[in-house]
Amino acid sequence: MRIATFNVNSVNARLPNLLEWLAEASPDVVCLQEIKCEEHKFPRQAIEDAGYNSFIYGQKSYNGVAILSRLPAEVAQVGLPGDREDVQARYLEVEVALPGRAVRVACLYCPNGNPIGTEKFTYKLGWMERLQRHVTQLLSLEEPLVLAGDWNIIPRPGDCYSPTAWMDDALFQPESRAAWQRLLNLGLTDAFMAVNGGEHAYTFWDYQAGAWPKDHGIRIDHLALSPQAADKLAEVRIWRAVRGREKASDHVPVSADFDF
DNA sequence: ATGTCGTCTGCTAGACGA
Repeated sequence: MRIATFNVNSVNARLPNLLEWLAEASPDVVCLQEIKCEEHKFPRQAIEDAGYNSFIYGQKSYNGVAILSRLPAEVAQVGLPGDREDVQARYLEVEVALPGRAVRVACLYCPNGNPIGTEKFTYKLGWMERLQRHVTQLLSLEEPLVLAGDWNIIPRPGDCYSPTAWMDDALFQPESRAAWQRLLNLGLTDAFMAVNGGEHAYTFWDYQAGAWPKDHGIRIDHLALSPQAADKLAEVRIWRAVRGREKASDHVPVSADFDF
């Protein structure tokens, strides 16, 4: 089973790229971030024609997440518990039915948090705290769980081309990295690190300043696995070539293959 | 070299978020 995450930076602007990659990678479940539209504007039919059910938590203009699944699935959670009424659409969780068992897949789009020293950074840290509480609950279920998304956190210095260039950025603040580490300390596994662990394996390159041709990227798209999922992990792939295509997103897909 | 992209409002350009 292949589960993937892909920040598309507008699902409608990126539809040809998305369909091309779905055909190429043939994932079973895909977590999309920054779909940037409400549910009624989501290209459900085109994605259904490609063989996928869509589960959508949309929002006008900004944010918005969706989960695509070739297998039957049911929505388990829309938004994080504790989110206020006027919440930003950043979290969606489904239960995917497999023959004889279920896999829980959460699609998340963590707040960017820039600039630091503002309420945006406070919001980022608060959101991560709510996520921590929710994941603590989920882990008590002792089932396969995959948390896949754009975490907007650079875990290690080796996950960016130049640590000093990111020193004042919310994505590389000690508080942000500590929030990621606290999640892992609950017993989660960073899928990429478990099977690879190499330096300078990036998932995002800014549109600006020639970041892609200069390979000035960062690794911020992650799949975090419960022990029951980590035990079945076989391979992780960063679909780097997707970034070089016409009208590319600034992120590329990351997929994890499981023996279930 | 802040050198880009997508969306929205609503002065078809500028603000905003990333």
